[in-house]
Amino acid sequence: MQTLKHVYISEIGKYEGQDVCLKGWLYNKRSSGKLHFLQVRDGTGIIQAVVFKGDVSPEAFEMAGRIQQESSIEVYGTVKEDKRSPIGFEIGVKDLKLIGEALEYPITPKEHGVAFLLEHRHLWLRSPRQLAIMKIRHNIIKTIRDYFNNNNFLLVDAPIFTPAACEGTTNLFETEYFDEKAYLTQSGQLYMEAAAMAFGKVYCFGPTFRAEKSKTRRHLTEFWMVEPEMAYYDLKMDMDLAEDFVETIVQSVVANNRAELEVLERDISKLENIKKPFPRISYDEAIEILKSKGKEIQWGEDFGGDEETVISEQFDRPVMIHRYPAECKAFYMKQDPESPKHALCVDMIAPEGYGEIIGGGQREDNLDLLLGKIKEHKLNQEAFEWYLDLRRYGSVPHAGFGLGIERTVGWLCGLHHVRETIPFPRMMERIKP
RNA sequence: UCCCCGGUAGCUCAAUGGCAGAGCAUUCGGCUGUUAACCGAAGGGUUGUAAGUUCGAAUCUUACCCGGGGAGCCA
Repeated sequence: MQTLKHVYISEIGKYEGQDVCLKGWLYNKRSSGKLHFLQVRDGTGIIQAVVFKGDVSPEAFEMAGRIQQESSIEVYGTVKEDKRSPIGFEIGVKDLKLIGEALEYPITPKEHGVAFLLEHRHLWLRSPRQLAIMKIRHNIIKTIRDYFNNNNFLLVDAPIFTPAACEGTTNLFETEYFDEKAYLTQSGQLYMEAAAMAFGKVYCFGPTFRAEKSKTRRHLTEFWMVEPEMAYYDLKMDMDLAEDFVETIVQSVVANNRAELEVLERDISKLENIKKPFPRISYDEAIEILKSKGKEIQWGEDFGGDEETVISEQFDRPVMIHRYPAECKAFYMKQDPESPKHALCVDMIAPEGYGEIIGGGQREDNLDLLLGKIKEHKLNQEAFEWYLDLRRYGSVPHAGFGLGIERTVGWLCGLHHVRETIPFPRMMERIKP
C-alpha cells in the first residue's frame, strides 16, 4: 500500500480506476455507522475519501472515525468517478495512515469573527477562501514580473533601510542603524529614478512601510508595491503603460483564476470588461463631476475616499485622473509647462469603490525648478544632493508609477478589506502572528 | 489623533434590572451515501478589568484595557 504513487488532488482525474496515495489534511468529516466520509485537502483541492467498514482493517476504520479536523493523513485507495462529487471524483479508501493528529482545531467550518480569524491567521490560511486569494495574488505577481520581463525592463531592487524621508518623516517607521537613525522605505521611486538614468527602463518590487495611523479597509502598515520608472517617457507614455499594464493583469486573472474567482463569488463579467481604453480625465474635469454630484469641494483640495468613489462610479473600468494641483502633490512631480499650477501626475482609481491603485507621473527633470520645490516643501537639501545629481549629469524627461499589490488583489478578488490579500497582514492594531 | 460600535462557554450569538441560554466544536450512543450531514445524551461560565448605583447588575454609571468600522493621510 505505502508504495503507491503520491498524486495531488488537482490531477486526480488522470488516475481514474488506479490505486493512488493522497497526502493531506482532514478538512471535514461525516460519519454514518459503517461509513466515514473524509473530506481531504492537500493544497491543490478537496476530495471526498469514502471509508467503508468492509473495505479496511478494523484499526483503520476506528481511526477514521476518531480523527478530528486538520489531522494530517495519508490515504491509499482507488480513484472513482462519481457524479455526486463537486470535482467529479472520489477515493474508495483501502488504507489510511495518521501522520499528525490535530485535537480541537480552533477554526470550524462554521462562521467566525474577524478578530478571531486574524489571531489565527497562520491556520486561517488553510481555508479554501484564503487559498483562492493567495493563488490570485500569486498569479498577479507572476503576471507583473512577466510583463516587465517581456518589455525590456530591468529589475532593480531598492533598499529597505533609507537615510531620510522622501516625503516628510511623520509617517515613517524609525529604526536604529548602528549609531544613527534609519527609516523603513515608503517608496523605491527616488532610487528607481537613478536606476532609470543608468538602465533606461527599470522596476522595483518589494515591501513598503507606512506608519500612518490609518484604520480603514484600504490600509496596511506593510504592503507591497511595484514601481516602474522609464527614461525618456512623458506623462502620456506613462499613462499608456499603466493602462496596458493593468489590463494585462486583470485579463490574466480572468483567464487563469476562474475557479478561484468562483470560490470568492466574484462577478467575473465586471473584470472581463476591463479593457483598453480606460477613461482619462483631468483633475479640473473631476472637480466638475464632483460638483455636479453635489459634492462641496474647492479647486486645490485633494480627493478623499468619498470623492474617489463618486468619480469611479461614473465609469465601468479604472479611471485615470491626471494633472492635479501641484500644491497637493509631492515635490518631485514635474510642473505642467502649459499650466504651472498643475503637476504632470496621474492616479488610477479602480472601479467598484476600491480606490487608488496607481499613483505616478512625470518627474521634475529641471534642476532649478526641483531646487525650488525642495525649498517650498521645507526639505533638507543636503539629503537630496545625490538625487539632484541626476539632474546635473544628463537629465532627461522621465516618468513612472507605483501600483499597490494588496489593493489590486482586493479589487480583483472583490474583497471587503485588504487584510485578506496578504498572508500575514500588518496593521495599526495588529502585528501578530 | 478624532468620531461611532462592540467585548457573555473553544467559536458564532441570545438573554435590557429578577434562576446564565442556543447552535457549532468536544465526549458518549445511533445510522451503508453524507454534502456547513442528521438523531439522542453529557461536560463546558470570575459575562474584558476595576470601582460605583441598587434588595438584586451580563443589563445602569465612570475609568481603563482590547477589538471592529469610519475620518484625516495614502497605494
